[in-house]
Amino acid sequence: MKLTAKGRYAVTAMLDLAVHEHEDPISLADISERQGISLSYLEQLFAKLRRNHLVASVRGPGGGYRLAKAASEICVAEIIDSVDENVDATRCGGRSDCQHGEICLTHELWTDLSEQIHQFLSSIDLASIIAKREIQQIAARQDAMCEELVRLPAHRSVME
Amino acid sequence: MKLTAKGRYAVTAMLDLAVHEHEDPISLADISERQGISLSYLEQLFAKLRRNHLVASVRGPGGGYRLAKAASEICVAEIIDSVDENVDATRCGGRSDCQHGEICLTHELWTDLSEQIHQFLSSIDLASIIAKREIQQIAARQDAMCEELVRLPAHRSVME
DNA sequence: ATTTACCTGACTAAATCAGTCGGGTATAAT
DNA sequence: ATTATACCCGACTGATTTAGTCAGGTAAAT
Repeated sequence: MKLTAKGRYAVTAMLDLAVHEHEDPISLADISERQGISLSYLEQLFAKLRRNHLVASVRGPGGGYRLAKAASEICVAEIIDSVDENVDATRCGGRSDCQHGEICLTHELWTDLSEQIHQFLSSIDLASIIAKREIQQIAARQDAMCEELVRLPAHRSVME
Repeated sequence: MKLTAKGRYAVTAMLDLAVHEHEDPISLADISERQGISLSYLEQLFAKLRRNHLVASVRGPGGGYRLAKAASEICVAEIIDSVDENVDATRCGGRSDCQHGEICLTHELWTDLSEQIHQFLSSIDLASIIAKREIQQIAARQDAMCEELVRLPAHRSVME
């Protein structure tokens, strides 16, 4: 498990795909423009996402990518693992052949933690991220409307 | 927030420190040997950990490092942030001056997620990691003892 | 004094990141 | 059939980061 800009790009791109789920296939050119990620770089990322069956491609004009499963079936951990080529690289590969017995105590402590992080990221799917934000936007809109009604005649700065 | 081997080294070293909390100050040489991390590299990491007030140093012979706070007061997120020099680098630094309005939708979606991960790692402190493992070890030992009692006369392979 | 062990900064090979470039191939539209 | 679209693929690259090394400090205990 690794958490870098690479994974962030992948998650962002997948979120873009999820948001536009009910349109025609989404071209990488669209995502590139909307999210400010270079087209060629997106192609690299999507090659990996496709190999891991997170997206499906439609070739030819009007083609592009779609989510391979429902947004609610795709978790963040999957996306990050797909593009990050998870090599794990625990120095004593499972065999725990370190110097003393104690070493593998903290060694395993870390792998436990690592597993926890992974499980956490597995518990977040694309649909719920979007839902959460939509709710926030609705709430924000409602707040704005309430304020509009309650407000005393125009004394507010735009910058506030 | 970034999750790399560097942060893993730092967390492992801090765990080592926490496990030996009630001894004399722990020298980096000890940690180096126990955890298989090079001494000079540990010095780099601990310089940062010290600047962030996670450890305190004792100089001279018999010196070393101690946790600057109780193990229960030190969370994983702190450790990783200390050594990773968190640069954040969101491309439109807060001002959300991206092309269309839609961009900052998924942009903020990601920062939300990032914040969630950070909060999660903030909820895990050194003491609880150690406690968890100790409990597991006790459980494992108890299991082994039970099996010992129930077992039929010697038919088990050592490799099992 | 000497040894221990922290402290600091400069340096480095190797890996990874983020991205480019050039050429494919499948397909829809004309 | 041609052409344009947009996926597909591999090689390449500059910049940065990793994971270290090396050389030389400084504080303190014996």
